[in-house]
Amino acid sequence: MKYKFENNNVIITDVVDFSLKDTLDCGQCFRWDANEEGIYHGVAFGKSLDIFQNENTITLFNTTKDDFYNIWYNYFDLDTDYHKIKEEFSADDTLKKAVQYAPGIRVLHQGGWETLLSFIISQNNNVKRIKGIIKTMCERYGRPLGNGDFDFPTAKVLATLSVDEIFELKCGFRAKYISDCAKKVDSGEINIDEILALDTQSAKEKLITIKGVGEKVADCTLLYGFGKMDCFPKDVWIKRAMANLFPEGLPECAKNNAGIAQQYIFHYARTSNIFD
DNA sequence: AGCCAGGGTCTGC
DNA sequence: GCAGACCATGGC
Repeated sequence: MKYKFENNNVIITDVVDFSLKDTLDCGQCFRWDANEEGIYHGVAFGKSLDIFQNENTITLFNTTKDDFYNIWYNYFDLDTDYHKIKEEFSADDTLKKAVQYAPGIRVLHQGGWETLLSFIISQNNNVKRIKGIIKTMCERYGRPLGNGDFDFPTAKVLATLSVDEIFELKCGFRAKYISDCAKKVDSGEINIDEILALDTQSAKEKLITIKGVGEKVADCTLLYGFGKMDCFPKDVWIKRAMANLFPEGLPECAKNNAGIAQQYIFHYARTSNIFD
């Protein structure tokens, strides 16, 4: 892939192993939406972005070279060689099918705090409503970016809210979990930077001390937020897929990048018709 | 209308 | 350790 910088746009040419649609619509993130023309709009790390893919070209609109290298390059995991990883995965015939179903999926790096809170909201919930709750929360409690967009709210702000105020976001029984999470992060009892430095198992044990965070939410947080590629979140779809497609367990060829394999399997199970 | 959603907690064996 | 009730809400 090659990168060009022109007129506040970043143009990626010779794009390989990257489908914007599959990556942003495969259920790992909740703040991106496409308009009628297929241009995706979203916010991450306090910056909003418009981004569009036309075959082997991806254009990031109205951004800077600095933001590209400081934020988006890592956000879209552009430093990782997915071609090599997919070749390894293809040693298993079933996993190969999942990869070929959506070969352009990449695992995003969304940041620990936002991912943690987002996946607390995700529990026993559907993607549409998860997005709606997060949108309302950002609009009500996030810093305005000046263009109608809002940053993801800080732990400090959410920690000042009562459970009743959080409940008004229509997040239901998760309000008390959001409150506990914000207070633990704000007080420093949970330190996002320290968790990043921990090994996966210790990090998971730390996250699970938050009310409403179990193994699955912790795994999602560590995978999509902290880039821990050895995590393998097991939701209802993955459990279904594993029982049917991989009764012997995850193939050996996927062990080094279990989290990436999980994303291919999840998307394949959820959006193909194999379980109809 | 009724089941389900990228689950977790709490209780009771 | 494992099963089951329960949790709020809205999508389909």
